[in-house]
Amino acid sequence: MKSDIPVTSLQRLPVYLNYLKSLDAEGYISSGAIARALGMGEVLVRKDLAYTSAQGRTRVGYVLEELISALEDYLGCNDKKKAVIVGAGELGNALLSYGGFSNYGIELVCAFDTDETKIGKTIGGKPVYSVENEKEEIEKLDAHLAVLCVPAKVAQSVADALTECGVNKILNFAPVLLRVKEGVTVRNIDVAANLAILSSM
Amino acid sequence: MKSDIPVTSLQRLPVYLNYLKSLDAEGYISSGAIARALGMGEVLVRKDLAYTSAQGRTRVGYVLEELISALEDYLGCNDKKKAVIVGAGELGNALLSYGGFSNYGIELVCAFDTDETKIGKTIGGKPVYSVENEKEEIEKLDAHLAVLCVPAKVAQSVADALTECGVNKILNFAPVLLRVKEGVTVRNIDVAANLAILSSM
DNA sequence: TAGATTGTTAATCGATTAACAATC
DNA sequence: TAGATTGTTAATCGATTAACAATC
Repeated sequence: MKSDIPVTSLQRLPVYLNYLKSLDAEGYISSGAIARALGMGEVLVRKDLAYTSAQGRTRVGYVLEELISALEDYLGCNDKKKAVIVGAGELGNALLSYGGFSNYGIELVCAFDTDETKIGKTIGGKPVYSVENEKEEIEKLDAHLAVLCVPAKVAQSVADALTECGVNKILNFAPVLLRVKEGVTVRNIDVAANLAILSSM
Repeated sequence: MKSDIPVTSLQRLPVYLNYLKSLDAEGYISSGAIARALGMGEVLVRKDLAYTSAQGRTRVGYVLEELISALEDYLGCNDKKKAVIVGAGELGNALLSYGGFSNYGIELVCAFDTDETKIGKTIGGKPVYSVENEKEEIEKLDAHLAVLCVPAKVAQSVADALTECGVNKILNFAPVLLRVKEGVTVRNIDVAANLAILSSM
């Protein structure tokens, strides 16, 4: 959607947003102050913020409240987006119970699993459905976001099924590189690999 | 440790490793074949692999087995490293039960929490200790890796305590930018932010 | 006014890609 | 030999940083 912004910049926007919200203050804040607090260059901060609708005032900086709004707007925190979880194992469980997605306008609406003992239950207030109803439910919900919390072996076939249902953004926790058709975006989070990378840094 | 390799390259090494292992084959593989499978440039693949001890044979490529070993060596999959989890909530739980860390030579040895009802229990075969024993246990274990699964509000103070115990690598799941002293490395995984980034891509 | 800050244009730096010699 | 592939050197591309004019 926002094809103009470098991914590196986009990735920093939530960092700014978290920091600014954590200040819990009012008034002005300068790019220099943000840069010092986050340990980065101030021009980079201004460049990043310039992708949003934020406008600084010369001599004083940005109005904190406006800046937060601009970041939230840009990141789509104000549009309601539905996401589904596939795989109601430990990780899926943890995500279903986590409240932080609402900050970004994302609602995890339900989960899908193959395990009979889980189907029909509720986790974190969200229903767990059978994968057999996946297509039906996703189309009914008109959800385009999915979080993959399934074992690596089945991740590709689950991803294929999801894209068939109209899902075009997949957050994948399985340690496999998914092949998806044109127009579908995948973002990977491999926790074990992250820990290994950290450990060899 | 490996200060010579660009972080971008380092981050791709686990991707190669996962792919090569998934082939479950023997014999030779060329950088071109890897590149095609993963959708990247073949020169980039060779450059990345060159940071490891891997050596290709002209005309045929790399010996699959050797290449896997070289990647594993470079990523330290063969040295045993101990990691602790702080925060035995849903997420900490999920990680304790996940087996994938052993592929990288990382062993999650225990968790710490403040919740009396969790302390003394075992999750995924790993004991949950009181944070009061944190220093004692971590020093006894000589662990230098920690995974932070605590709420954002306490993340900074928990990180401070950890570095006091000799932890110098922290994988942080809390949506806050941690300030740590020189010599300590932090890697952040903000799942909600990742989903928001994906959704605005 | 003097000083602080933004936003933009130019310079630098680093990572990716292209070109190609070396090898078997 | 001809052809395929590596590894390296040079060129390109993109992101970060530096410089600076504009503004209040």
